[in-house]
Amino acid sequence: MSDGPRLPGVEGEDDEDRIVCHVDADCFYAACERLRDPELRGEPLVVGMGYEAGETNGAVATASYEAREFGVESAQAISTALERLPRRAAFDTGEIDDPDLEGGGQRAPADSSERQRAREETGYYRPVDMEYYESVAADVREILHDCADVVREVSIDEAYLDVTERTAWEVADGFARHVKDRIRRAVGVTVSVGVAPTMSTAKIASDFDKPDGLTVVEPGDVRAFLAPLAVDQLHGVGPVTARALREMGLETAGDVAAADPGPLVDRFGERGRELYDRARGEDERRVEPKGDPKSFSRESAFADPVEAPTPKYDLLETLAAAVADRARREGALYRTIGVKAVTPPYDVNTRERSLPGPVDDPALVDRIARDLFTEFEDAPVRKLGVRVANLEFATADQASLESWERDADGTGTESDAVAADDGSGSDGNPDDDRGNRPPGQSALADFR
DNA sequence: TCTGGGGTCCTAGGACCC
DNA sequence: TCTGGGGTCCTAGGACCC
Repeated sequence: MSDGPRLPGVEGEDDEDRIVCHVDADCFYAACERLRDPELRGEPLVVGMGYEAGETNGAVATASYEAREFGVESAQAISTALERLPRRAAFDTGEIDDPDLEGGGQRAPADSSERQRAREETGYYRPVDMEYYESVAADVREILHDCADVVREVSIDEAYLDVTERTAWEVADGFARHVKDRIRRAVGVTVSVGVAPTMSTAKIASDFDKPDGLTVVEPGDVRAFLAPLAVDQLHGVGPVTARALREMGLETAGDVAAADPGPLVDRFGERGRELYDRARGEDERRVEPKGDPKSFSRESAFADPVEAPTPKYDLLETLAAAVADRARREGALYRTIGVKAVTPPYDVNTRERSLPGPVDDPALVDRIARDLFTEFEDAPVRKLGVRVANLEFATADQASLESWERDADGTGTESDAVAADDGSGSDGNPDDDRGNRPPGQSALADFR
C-alpha cells in the first residue's frame, strides 16, 4: 500500500496487524423466544428443530443454560431431552404430576411446596421459527455493520468484525463493551465477544467466557491464552480429529503448538498444517464479507425408516420443488443436481449429476432427483435430501450474454436468462417467472 | 447421543486430455 | 506399445460447523 521504502523482513508487519472481533449471540434461538414471550425468561427452555408442539420428534437446536443443567444438549433427540426435562405444559395440565414419573398419574397429590419443586424440574419446549429469528438477527446485523468496516456473517447468530480502524488494543475492551451494550439495549439479546489479532483466536475468545462474555487477547498473549485449551476447543477439531490427536499424545493446543508439524501433515494433510498454525495463533485469513453460496439443499427425515417407494418419491418431489424454488428466488443457476438418502443404521449415500451447462429448471431437478434415487427405491430410508450446486449468480449483463450464447447453439431457453436476472427476484414470488417459461421442457431436460 | 437441517471444505480415484 | 507427466473435471464420502 505505502510507497515508502520498506525493510526486507519486517515488510508489511504493521499493515498486517489486525484487530478482529468475533460476536456470538448466546443461545440465540432461546433468546429470541424469550424476547417475544417474557414468561420464558429464567426458565428452562428447549427450542427443537423438526419438532412440533406436543410431539416427540426432532432434535434440540438450542437449550437455554437452565435446560442444560438437566442434561439437555444441542443436537440431542427431543425424546431424550424430554426424559431429562419433561414438559412444563404436561405438568401444569396435570398430565404428569411428578417429572420423575412421567405418565404415572397414580400418585397422591403432593403438598404445594413439593409440587412447586416438582414443577421446577420441567421446562418449556418451542419449535424453531426461523422467520422470526431472522428478523431479530437483521437488527443485530445492522448494529454490527455500524460498528465495523468489514463484517463477515458466519451464521444467523455469529459474525467476525475487522475493527482495526475503529479501536486500539489499549481500549479494545471498552469498544467490545460498547458493541455488547448497544445490541442488548436495542435488540434485547446478549452476545459474547472475543477480540484478538486473528479470526481463529477471536472465535475461541468469544467462547471463553460465555454467556455475556467479553475476552480480549492481545497479540503478545495469544500463545499463552491458547496453550492450556483442550484440542477440541480449536475450530475445525471435531470428535474424530480430537481422538486422533490424543492418540498422538497431543491433548492441548500447547501440545500441538510445540509438536513437530511433519507427522501432523502426514496424518491430516493440509488440515494438519492448518491445525498446527491455529494452535500457535497463526492465521493469515482476513475478515472478508461472505461471498455467494455454493449450494442449496433441502432435506427431511421420516419419523421411522420407510421402505415403500411412494412416500419416498412424494417427499423427494416436495424437496426438489423447494430447492428449485429457492434457487430461482435467489437468482441462481445450477449445473449439478444431487440427492441424499440416509439408510439405517445411519449410512449417508449421495448421488449427483452434472449438466453440460447451468440451468434454472424445476422440472429437470425433479426428473434427475428421481432418476438418481431409483437405486434406493426399495431400500429403507430414514432421511432424504435434494441439492443443487455449481451455482452461478448471473448479473443482468451475464444473463443476456448467456441467453445469447445458448440461443445460438440451441441448448438454452430464454426463461433461464430471465430467471437469472437478479434485479427481478426481489419479491420472491416463485410464480412470477412461470409465465416466461415456454410450454414443455427446456432443451436440457432431455439430458440424462 | 442412535440421529435435525443447512451449509463448507477436503480427499481420493477415475476419466479424459495434451 | 505397456509406457511419461501434468492438469482438470466429476463423483462419493467424510469431517466439521452452527
